[in-house]
Amino acid sequence: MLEDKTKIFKALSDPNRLRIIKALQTKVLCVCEIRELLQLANSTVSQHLSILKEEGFIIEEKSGKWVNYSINPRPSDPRISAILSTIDFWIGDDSVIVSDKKKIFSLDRMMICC
Amino acid sequence: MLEDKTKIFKALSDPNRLRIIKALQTKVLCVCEIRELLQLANSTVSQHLSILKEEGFIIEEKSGKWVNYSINPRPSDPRISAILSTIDFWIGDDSVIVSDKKKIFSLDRMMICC
DNA sequence: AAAGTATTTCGTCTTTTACCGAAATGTTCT
DNA sequence: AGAACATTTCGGTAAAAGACGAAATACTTT
Repeated sequence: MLEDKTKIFKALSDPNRLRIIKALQTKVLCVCEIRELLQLANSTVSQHLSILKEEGFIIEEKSGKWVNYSINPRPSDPRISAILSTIDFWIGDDSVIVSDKKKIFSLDRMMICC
Repeated sequence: MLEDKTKIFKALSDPNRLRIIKALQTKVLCVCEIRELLQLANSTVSQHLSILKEEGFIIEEKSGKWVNYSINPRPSDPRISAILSTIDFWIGDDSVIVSDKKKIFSLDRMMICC
């Protein structure tokens, strides 16, 4: 189905999801760290993550009470690999991405998650 | 703005727009030929075309009472060039695309357009 | 100038998407 | 087992997207 082929583009059509991909290329993060970065509700972040996971961009790994999200190191779909390795070409050096990158290093899940 | 960077993906997020791009890679077409191919209302096709034109995927050339649409031969945005030259990688050989390709050659704007 | 045809614009409707807060789930720690 | 915390799922809302038909526009031809 052609409709299915559009899913990869739909996943990339949201600025917050692009920020998540770029953030995870910098560092493995849990949901609440991403929530802190994007300033969205927890449930909204979770929803974005499930879309990115469904498409194969990212993977999750449970670790205690946290769920760590990271870039999928071996996507089965070559289109996903292609996007992940050329993401900067597609989104350029956006100012939001740059400031996100700085902020990521100051995130401390012990402090953030109540 | 990061939001602007997503526009290219939004444009590619609709199956009908992907069909239009592939169709125009086969042949220059006018609005009513595309309407016939996609079986959509004229106004809907026009809307899709304006989105693709806005993003730089296609160009229009008025020719008498017709408006011919074709693939932009020299996109200013390298991302558009990249997509256009690798479109098959992204959407594969979908059955709809294949049948579209056959149908395109039988389209006759003189017959179609009342 | 008027009629005819191709296309675009406009108003409206329906579906989808992004978001939130609350409730439910799963895990850890006491 | 129960409290505490991270995350997901659920229900609902507002905005965006895709569709249509009718009206407006643009160009040709008579």
